[in-house]
Amino acid sequence: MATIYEVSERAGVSLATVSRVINGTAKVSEKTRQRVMAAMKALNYRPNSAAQSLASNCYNSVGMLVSEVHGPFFGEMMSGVETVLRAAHKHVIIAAGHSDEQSEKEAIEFLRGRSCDALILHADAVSDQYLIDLAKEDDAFVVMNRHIDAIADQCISLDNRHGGYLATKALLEQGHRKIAYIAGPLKKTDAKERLQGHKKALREFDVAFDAALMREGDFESASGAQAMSELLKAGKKFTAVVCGNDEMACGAMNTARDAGLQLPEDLSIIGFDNVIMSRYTFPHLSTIDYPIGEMGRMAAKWVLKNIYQQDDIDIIHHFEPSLILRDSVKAK
Amino acid sequence: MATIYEVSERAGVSLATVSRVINGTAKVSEKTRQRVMAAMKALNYRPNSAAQSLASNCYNSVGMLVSEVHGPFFGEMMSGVETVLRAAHKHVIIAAGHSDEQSEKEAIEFLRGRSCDALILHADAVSDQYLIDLAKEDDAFVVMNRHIDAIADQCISLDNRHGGYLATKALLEQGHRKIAYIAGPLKKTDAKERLQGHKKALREFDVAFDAALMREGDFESASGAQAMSELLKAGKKFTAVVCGNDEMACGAMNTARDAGLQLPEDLSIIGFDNVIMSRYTFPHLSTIDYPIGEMGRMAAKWVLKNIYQQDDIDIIHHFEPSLILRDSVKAK
DNA sequence: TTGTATGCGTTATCAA
DNA sequence: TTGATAACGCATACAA
Repeated sequence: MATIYEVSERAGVSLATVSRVINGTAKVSEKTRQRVMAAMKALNYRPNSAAQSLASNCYNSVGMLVSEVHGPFFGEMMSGVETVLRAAHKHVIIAAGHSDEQSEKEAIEFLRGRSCDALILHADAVSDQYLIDLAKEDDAFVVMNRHIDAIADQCISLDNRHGGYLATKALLEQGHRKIAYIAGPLKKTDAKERLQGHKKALREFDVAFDAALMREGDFESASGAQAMSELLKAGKKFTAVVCGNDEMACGAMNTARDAGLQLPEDLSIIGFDNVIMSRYTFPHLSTIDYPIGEMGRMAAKWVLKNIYQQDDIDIIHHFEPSLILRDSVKAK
Repeated sequence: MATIYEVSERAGVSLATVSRVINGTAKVSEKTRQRVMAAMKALNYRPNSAAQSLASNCYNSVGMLVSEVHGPFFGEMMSGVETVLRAAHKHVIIAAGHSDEQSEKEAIEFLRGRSCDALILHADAVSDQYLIDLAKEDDAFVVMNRHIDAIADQCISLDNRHGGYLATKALLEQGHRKIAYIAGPLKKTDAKERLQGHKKALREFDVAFDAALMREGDFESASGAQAMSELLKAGKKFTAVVCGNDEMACGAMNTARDAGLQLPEDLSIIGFDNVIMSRYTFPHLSTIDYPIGEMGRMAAKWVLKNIYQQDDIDIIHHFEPSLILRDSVKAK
């Protein structure tokens, strides 16, 4: 592999000049610029990124932690991040935390070890304090789907509580009173907040929360199916069910139908996230829109602005959920 | 940030010795090893990865090209790759090619520019020749979902043609004769091969391929919905439809039902890929299993074996599709 | 506008 | 088992 030194020799200039044309850091006469370009092309020269990083202390790469690499939610988020960052010629390194505290910490250390210039973290198992402490050591990171007061500038979040509220309220407004709830894993902040919103809506309509009508899943389809199966078996009547996310809602719908229920006649259902699939279920799933793709793009912009000094960027830290009413909810 | 030099000073040894305990490349007495470890801990030392890479010419990172970062198929693939590679302490850098030739080439160059040690490529727009030429320059890459004879050792593929054959055969065996086909984008090899398999099955059952019953989509749900809509509007009768992948099948089912058809009574449908969602559609989608997660893990192992010299690994280059019969197919 | 010289933090080759 | 010392390939302050 050709080095910058060989290029300089062939072009008959110093290696500093070659570096200048590569980086455009200083004026170079058009004539020598051409000569250098020609030499680079002739030698099929590519800068050695390790040497660049070492000399400049800039890695041009950003680490991204997600709970899981698969799944529609994280797919949209990663896609948003990748799009913005690659347009800016920054590399995106991915790691999964699997919603386990130890695993998340390891993943974060793994990413930091690679000397990423910045981190985009969708961490749902580590404590607020851990992230606050991390920020004291090195604050080159942005947190997704989570608001932490002490590092509010580094957070891009959505009001999950309000989303949960909207979902249940939609059901209540359609006359439902016996409403089951299939929660996400309650060790996760967002799942907890969505449940809080659910309870708030119930209170507003003077409906008592019934723990017997609640089950906890893990945000994946299978757990939604399992939860619905349990709910049905328990025999306690309910006319609607709120799910912690769309994937569990799909699983739940599936089980309900296999059990012979007509949807939405016998049971109304609402999800959360508005993942692409929710448009194609039967019946079409009502849900809460979570603009995760846009938030991923925003996180990438945060990095561009705060780490790579692209000042002409406005950052939105807070996004709002909104109700998407489709066919899976029917008036009681 | 502390350097190896500061560590060596504090531990009272040379920097070479520190490097040895970091990498375990040579014998170091237990006593000095302890001293060095203590010094590293005290200084909160982390090796500078750029310096390591520069000196060792090893980056510990692997580039991964996918068509899109979102989507269930690529999610499973990326997840498989990430799992294996991170366990081996290798970083994975993602890039999307968007199934566009120019864009894919750019993405590959982008990844190469980062001096990844190896590349895992799901490229569906560049030509075979491009990849063959690339291999001549630098063969540290493995190709997914594509078999190219000239670089067969670098390919991990699935017999898409056979998969397409199995799908249509399943329908034919159930007595269907008027079978529509919603293809993936035919510029992609896999979409083309699946269609070939479809035609082969038709021939075997002496059924003529009817171009009027075919539409081309782009592998995303919306295009399946659109294609079904066109097919229905065209008015030509068909009792079953084969879809190029599960996502388009979901879109197609959706449209068919919205048009008043009973599934699977009025129309049988089969997809391809066996993505998670296919288990949760209504009716449950029959499909062709594509073990993409396993293939992603295998690609990662290929890299471990061929690039990082982990010799005790067996590589499987060829995977077989298999029929998954669920409820969306009914005998005619 | 261009060149010189130094440093970036490691690994690896020799000696000792 | 340990220590000097020379790469590794580039960016950049300083000179010219």
